[in-house]
Amino acid sequence: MITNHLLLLQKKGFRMTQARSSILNLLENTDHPLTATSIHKILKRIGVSTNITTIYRELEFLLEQKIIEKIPLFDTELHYEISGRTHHHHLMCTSCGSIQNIVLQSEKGLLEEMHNISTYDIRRHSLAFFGTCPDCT
Amino acid sequence: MITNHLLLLQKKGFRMTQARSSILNLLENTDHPLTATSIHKILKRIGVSTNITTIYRELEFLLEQKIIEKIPLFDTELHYEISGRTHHHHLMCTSCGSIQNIVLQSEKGLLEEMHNISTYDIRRHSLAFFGTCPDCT
DNA sequence: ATATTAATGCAAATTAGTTGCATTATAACA
DNA sequence: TGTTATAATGCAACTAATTTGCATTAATAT
Repeated sequence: MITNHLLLLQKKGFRMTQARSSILNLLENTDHPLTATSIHKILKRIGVSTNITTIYRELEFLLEQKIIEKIPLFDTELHYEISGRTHHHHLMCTSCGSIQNIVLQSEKGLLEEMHNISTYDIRRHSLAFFGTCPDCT
Repeated sequence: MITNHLLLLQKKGFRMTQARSSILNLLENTDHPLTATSIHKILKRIGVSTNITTIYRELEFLLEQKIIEKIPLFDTELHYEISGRTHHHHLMCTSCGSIQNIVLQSEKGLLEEMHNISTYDIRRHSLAFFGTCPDCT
């Protein structure tokens, strides 16, 4: 499938390759952040044999292009997700590791307060909740 | 220096060692989260030569004892800080990597909303802001 | 078709974190 | 004050995550 992101990249002079399109496709059709190794495994399972190095390089490239975002969570591995979706946060089960997206209505005040008290040029934030999911309780 | 945490551990039957007391002391007197390697470097600099393995093991132990907390931030390395301080969040400069603590008044509504919409047993959350600090602008 | 160079694969290196095992040292107690 | 039990340590080797160099392949413009 050829997505808007892919067309945009092509317009900028970058190439449309199997690795690029399948990684993009996977991230676009997954509703929670993925790690490099999980992307690697999923692609292998569906018959796209891509080297793990390529995945790391592609993720770095997509980050630079601001097509994806880095999500710091509780473990050592970094997670990635498509940017530009409805603004949301994450809820992670510390028992099974599953991650869910959450949309919160009431964060406006928090961000305002933050911008008032800080002299930093704040570009983004990450908010994650940790607990046990119903299945693991 | 012998701290309350150390005395509490002694009361529980754990020993007071140089590694334990210096790691605890460092975390207690630092106002931002530290990584295992940064702890290692700082201790070396002040003349406490502790093996990095010991630091990892001690951090794991202090986590189990709920004396410290794990802070997921933007980079690959995990950060740790003393628990039980005034509830706060973090502001990280993506240019120089410095981290600052932030106390926000207006997060109550957010947490209430979160507990209302979720069926998870939520134990903690982490909120971090990322941007450029005045020095790096 | 061909040329340019972006993208890839492989191997090797680096960095973060973990594990096994023998040794050391803290603290309890005879 | 010694003796003892075992918590804590150090070292080496290991695993997992990520990065780098370099030669090769392949996407696109001409």
